[in-house]
Amino acid sequence: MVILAYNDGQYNFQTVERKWQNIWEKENTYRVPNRSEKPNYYVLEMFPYPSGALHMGHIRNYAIGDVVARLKTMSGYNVLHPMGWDAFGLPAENAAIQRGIHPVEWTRENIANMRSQQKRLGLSYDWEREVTTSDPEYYRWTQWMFLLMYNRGLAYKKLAPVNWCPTCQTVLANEQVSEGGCWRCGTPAVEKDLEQWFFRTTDYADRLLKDLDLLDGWPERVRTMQEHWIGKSEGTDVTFPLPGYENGITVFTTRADTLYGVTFMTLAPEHPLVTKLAQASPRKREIMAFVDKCRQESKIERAAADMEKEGMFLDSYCLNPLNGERIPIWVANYVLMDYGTGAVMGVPAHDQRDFEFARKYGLAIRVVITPPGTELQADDMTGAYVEPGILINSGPYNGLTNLEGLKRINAHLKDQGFGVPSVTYRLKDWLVSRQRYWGAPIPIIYCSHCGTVPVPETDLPVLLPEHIDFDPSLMSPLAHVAEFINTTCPKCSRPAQRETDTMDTFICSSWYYFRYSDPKNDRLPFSKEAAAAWLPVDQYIGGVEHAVMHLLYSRFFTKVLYDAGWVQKVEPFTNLLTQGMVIKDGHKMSKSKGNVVDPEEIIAKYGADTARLFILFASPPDKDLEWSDQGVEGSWRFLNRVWRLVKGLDVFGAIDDAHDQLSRADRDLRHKIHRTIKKVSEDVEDRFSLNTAIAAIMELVNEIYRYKDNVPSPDQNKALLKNALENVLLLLAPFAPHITAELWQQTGHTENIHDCAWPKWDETALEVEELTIVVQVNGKVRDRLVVAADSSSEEIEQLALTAPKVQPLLDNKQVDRIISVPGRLVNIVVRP
RNA sequence: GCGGAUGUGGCGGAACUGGCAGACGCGCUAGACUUAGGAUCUAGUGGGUAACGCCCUUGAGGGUUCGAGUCCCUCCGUCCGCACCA
Repeated sequence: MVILAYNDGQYNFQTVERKWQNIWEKENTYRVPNRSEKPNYYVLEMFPYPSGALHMGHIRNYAIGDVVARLKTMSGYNVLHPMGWDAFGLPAENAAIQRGIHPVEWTRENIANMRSQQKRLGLSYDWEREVTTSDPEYYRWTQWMFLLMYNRGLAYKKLAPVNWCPTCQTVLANEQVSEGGCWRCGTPAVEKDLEQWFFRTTDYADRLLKDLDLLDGWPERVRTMQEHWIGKSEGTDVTFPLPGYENGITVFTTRADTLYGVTFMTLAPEHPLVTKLAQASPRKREIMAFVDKCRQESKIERAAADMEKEGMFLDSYCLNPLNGERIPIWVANYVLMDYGTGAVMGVPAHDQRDFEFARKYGLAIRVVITPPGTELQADDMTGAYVEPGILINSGPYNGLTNLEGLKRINAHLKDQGFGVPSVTYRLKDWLVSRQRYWGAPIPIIYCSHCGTVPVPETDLPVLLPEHIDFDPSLMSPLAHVAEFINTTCPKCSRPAQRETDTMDTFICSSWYYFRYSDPKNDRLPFSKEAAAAWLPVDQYIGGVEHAVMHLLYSRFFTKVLYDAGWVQKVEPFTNLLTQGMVIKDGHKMSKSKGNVVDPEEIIAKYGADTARLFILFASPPDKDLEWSDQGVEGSWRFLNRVWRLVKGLDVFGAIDDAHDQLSRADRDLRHKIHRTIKKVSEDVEDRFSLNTAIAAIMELVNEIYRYKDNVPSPDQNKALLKNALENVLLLLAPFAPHITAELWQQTGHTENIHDCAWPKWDETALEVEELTIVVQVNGKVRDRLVVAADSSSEEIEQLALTAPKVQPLLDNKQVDRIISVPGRLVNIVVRP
């Protein structure tokens, strides 16, 4: 606080901010009813994981959301702006393991600290709606959601090879693994078979894809990412007969037109036929050793780009369904069991991967599509030919375009019973089981008589046991708590065992935005009326890192709840803003890089208003933001400039104003006021351009200073100045809520500034008396003309042609034509 | 490899529909006030040049146009996402 010792003229943000935060807290200013006479508006920032303290990314997220919330409130909406905690998850459990703190305690302390930080930011949350996902009153309904999925046939259990992180001792979904390692700790993932609960997201794949069209309030790039993630692919399931096996081998292909070019078949190492076929091979031992080797590499490693393609011949053959040709069957590491059918037909001439594989193992390459006019020779090829062309070596289909061939071959396959149209998605079912303590227990009971029995709704929540052994070597902590496991069957009352897996935390965050509409409901997750009053979220704001998983899962939940009749809309978030990262010295802020700026320090030194203002001013919200300590200083100076301006002008008392006519300076200032209102309103509401909105307010402040300094005191229009200052404060209020509230009160206003109406601009004040017209000759600016606003194009052109700086350039030249853009420029096009 | 961004002064960025490039802020320079300045105010600040003139300038090169940071083509750099998807 060195600065304050020097600067007696500066405003005391500590006092001001504390004062207003206390008032807002005491008066419950931001509590919002579900219904009022105003229209509802729901703005939501992605709720945080309570890691311990807020970082700059949080501040940015909340600052943006708070501007929207406050602006919408001033614009006459009943605004829901809630906050809560995504409180289940690994770090709490790791803290328990490493430091012996119980997750309940650790989470409670972190939330208390972060909530107090949020309060010191002056965010307009309705704290009465706060939710915490690790609270039994919340996870009770998360369990209810699981039962909803279960009862609708959308939750099921299967044995599946999963990514296993040896460090976290947990299963990782494919999408939770980055660069071959666990997304949390980086440990290389290995493969392991476990019985797991899944949600049938693939049942909704088509709707998740199609309804992206409804999301025109989302960034294009997020929709594209989801589209690629879902990865719809339309093709054919083609069955290759396999002597001795009734069902043959089925492959999924989008390229049935290349069927005559199949020279080998490849199976994934996990494919059930591999073991069977290997039994018949003299090299059985070798083959099984190869399969084992493949299975030890995790799926992630096998999917790596530079993975060497490897395979082995299985000493078996299947038959091409079109011509009965014998096709050798291989097992290959590049075929994935969980995409398509786990078997791929090898067409080396027209698929690059197959081409590489065939060249490596000396398999035949047969061209069946050739560019028109030439005939492609297999021996000359250096890569697969994947372009369209004309079918050759394809029996009755020779000479057709491959597209026409595709249609006819598909029809033929269908007739003969060898092929059915098929759609395959890249999207997988959602693995929701976690072998962890700190999550919502899956509400399932296993009874030796009744089998798998869901916990009755009336018995929810299934509570986490408090006393727990966090020995990290225990795969699943709950599996060691007898009083948790042992229960009675809800159906037959015999002794039975509970499921010991807990739920993926993405489930908790897939429905929290519904809970905010009715957070205290102890009979339902939320009432239909409350949800209908608020949902969908009008404006959702969060990091682009959630572009796929969280947003896709939330969309899935919303659709299921819609199908079950709980909600009226099929999409949860009407408008989405994905904010950019906060960068320092060119890199993302991270502890490992040592470039972290602690928000706590900034708020302590400059206050919340300055911190918020800088972070919003430094960059457009959807772009990355380069942190600058000096930039913060600039925002601090600006707020002080506003403070001094308002305090220094005595215009708020009884106004005895003799100015019944506006001077030129008055009219210019009035014009600037209304232009600023228009610009700020449009920048914020139409295009989220918060940085330019703040710049416009700064310009207005500069203009008021100029007026004050340049117009002699007796000539100053006090009513106008008062109006100017009031508008500055109103426009600035959503960005810097404390200082504006204080100045508003200090200038004699009794109403809270945040309850005032957002200012409206007056179109007549936007009209100008004079315009500056640029004069160009051959596209180069040569002069500027100040003309009356109502001048005609002809008048302006005449003035331009005779302008002193222009005329010499027209000597000995012929004027070809003159282009006039009204209100902007005149371009005189000349020839020598 | 595929997909998506993105490239503008010393720095963050502005220019919304093809019409004055560099708004606003930071930094810097000079001055004022001052015991002092890390406060405040004034003036200046893209580059070149003796020039209030003139020329150049939005990653590079071409093109369309009266006019291009903005549209089209080719290339280069940076960042992000996904990746054997049959």
